[in-house]
Amino acid sequence: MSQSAVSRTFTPGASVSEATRAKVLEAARALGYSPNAIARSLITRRSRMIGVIVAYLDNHYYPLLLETLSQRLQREGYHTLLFFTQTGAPVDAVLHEILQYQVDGIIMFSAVLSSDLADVCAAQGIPVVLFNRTVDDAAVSSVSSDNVAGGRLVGRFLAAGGHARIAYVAGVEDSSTSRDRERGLVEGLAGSGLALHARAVGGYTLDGARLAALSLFERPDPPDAVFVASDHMALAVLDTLRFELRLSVPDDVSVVGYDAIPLGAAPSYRLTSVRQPNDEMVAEAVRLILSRIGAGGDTGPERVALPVRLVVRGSARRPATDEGPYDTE
Amino acid sequence: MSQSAVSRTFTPGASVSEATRAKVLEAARALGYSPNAIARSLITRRSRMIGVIVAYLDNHYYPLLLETLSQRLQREGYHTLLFFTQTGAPVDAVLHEILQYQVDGIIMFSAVLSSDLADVCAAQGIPVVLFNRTVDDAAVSSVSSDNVAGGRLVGRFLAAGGHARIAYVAGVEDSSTSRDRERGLVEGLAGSGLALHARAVGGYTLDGARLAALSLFERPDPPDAVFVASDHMALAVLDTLRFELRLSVPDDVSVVGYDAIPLGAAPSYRLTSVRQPNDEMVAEAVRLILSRIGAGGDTGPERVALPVRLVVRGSARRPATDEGPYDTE
DNA sequence: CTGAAAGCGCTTACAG
DNA sequence: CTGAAAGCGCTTACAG
Repeated sequence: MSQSAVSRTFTPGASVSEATRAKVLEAARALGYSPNAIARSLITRRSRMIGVIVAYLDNHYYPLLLETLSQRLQREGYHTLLFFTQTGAPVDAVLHEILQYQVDGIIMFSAVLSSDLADVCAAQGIPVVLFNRTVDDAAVSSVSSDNVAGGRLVGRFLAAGGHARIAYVAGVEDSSTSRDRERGLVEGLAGSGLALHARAVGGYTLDGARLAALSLFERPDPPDAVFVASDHMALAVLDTLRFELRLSVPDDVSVVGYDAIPLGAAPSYRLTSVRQPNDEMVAEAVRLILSRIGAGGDTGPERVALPVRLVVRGSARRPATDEGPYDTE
Repeated sequence: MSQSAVSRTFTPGASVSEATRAKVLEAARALGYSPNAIARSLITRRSRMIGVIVAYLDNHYYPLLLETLSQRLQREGYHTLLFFTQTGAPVDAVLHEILQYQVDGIIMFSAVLSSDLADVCAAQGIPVVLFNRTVDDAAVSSVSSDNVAGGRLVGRFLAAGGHARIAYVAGVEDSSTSRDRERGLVEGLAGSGLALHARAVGGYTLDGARLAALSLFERPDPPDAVFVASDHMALAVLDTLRFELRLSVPDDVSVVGYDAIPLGAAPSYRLTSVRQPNDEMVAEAVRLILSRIGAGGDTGPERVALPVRLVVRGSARRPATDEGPYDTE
């Protein structure tokens, strides 16, 4: 049997007769042979690896998404080469390592890409998709939820619930996600003639969120509702309010988060939150990256923002008349 | 400049003069050149990729470990090729894909490897290290905590705390981790003349844990303490006891978990738990895999079991006299 | 359908 | 220190 015959039996759709195919397979089994994907990558110039860069894996929102993404990719015949970014650190170093491995594309989970780096990827024809984050200046594709609409939903919900002093706990100031959610909140409040009462920055960490909550409530006119940029932080805010500040939730103060992580549904928290369509977002990210790989980089950037729903649980006082579109759990 | 010159400037420790080295670097910068790791892998027969297989990423214990592992690997010049296993599903399919990518080694997070598969890896000279799990029959290296000692610690602690009816919520029956923790518990209780009062299986899931708790407490003689095989499940058990069964913790019943996940420290839970030395465990896993890669597979399997500490918080009634070695938080 | 040959981008003896 | 040459394990026109 020739090398070509072997190659063809392992290439779906190649022209081999059943006879040689069977012979090759038989020999492969006997010898424990399986094709070398590295050598294949070299000649096809397709590694079938996607570089995935993740920040904030301690945020419970991401692990499941990463798993979904990885499995979806695998189903499409792609594999995940995983990298972590220190929160806020530049992705430069990591990006160059990824590029050396000839990944076919890059998906970034809530990590930021400078436009320089975006250019590097573009020059190499490597498509990049941002997940749960967008960039204004660079021509990069992204998929996120409609964060402004989500914030607006919360603003309207809290206003309708009769809250008067509504505060926001931001994630990181330069995070598009946090900014958009805040902008939506402000817009939602404006519809009822309210302005944002106070704000603090939680930096997407538990400790940061605790400190942010503390700072919000040491003012003479503390908030009667807090919208927190992520559930991860909202859990810490909730605990701080209840156990450190001895406040009653939602009687003294309402708390609303974003992401609808499974733990928010736990009886201990019952967190009202904005739910992103996680599976659809992952599916979109995969679709975007694969279509761009196929097109060889000549497809323009595309920004996908999927609709969200408000999940109403017990951590926030509810409007007298529910006017939806809310999901009550 | 020759191809060799270029290769040598990018090979640390190769013999190039400063002059040519500078010239190559300059040209590389101008052309945007960087070495092709795939081609290098083919010739050196070292991909510098480690296949990492993860099960149970929804258990909050794992994401941080995965991050630590990946970063440690990266610092050593290795990269993480990530794969997920459906809980309980065979790793077969996934393993063959990993092998095709010519990974230099495989680390499995709480996933089980059949001895057949272990043989396949051994035959190809690919070292495998199991993390947070061990296998009896196969000659595979593993790193875990001393789960028996951990269980024993809990058994003694609960017995000393005056509990009389102590139950265990297992993870998955064939998980070495769960089995060892249970065995330790039984031994620890035996020291005080107690036997295990009841047991149920939680399957390492939130829902499974809830059901397990419910089943334990519908008996006529419900437990006065529950040791749960993982914090992930313990959180669900705690919530079920408090909010569904209206029990007071720790007055009516004590709960102890294992893993000491960050969230267990939250004021809402204050979970007493067994803490594994996470960073050391990761460091050991990396050490094991790298040493085996270097040795070309002729090093025998090694099993590392690191010592644990009991972290005492509010979810379990404490002995009148603390006799350590406990950490009180 | 099948095989021989070229070539993907590297590293590494080898000779100078 | 340096370059020419061979070769890692594949895929893919090309000719038959």
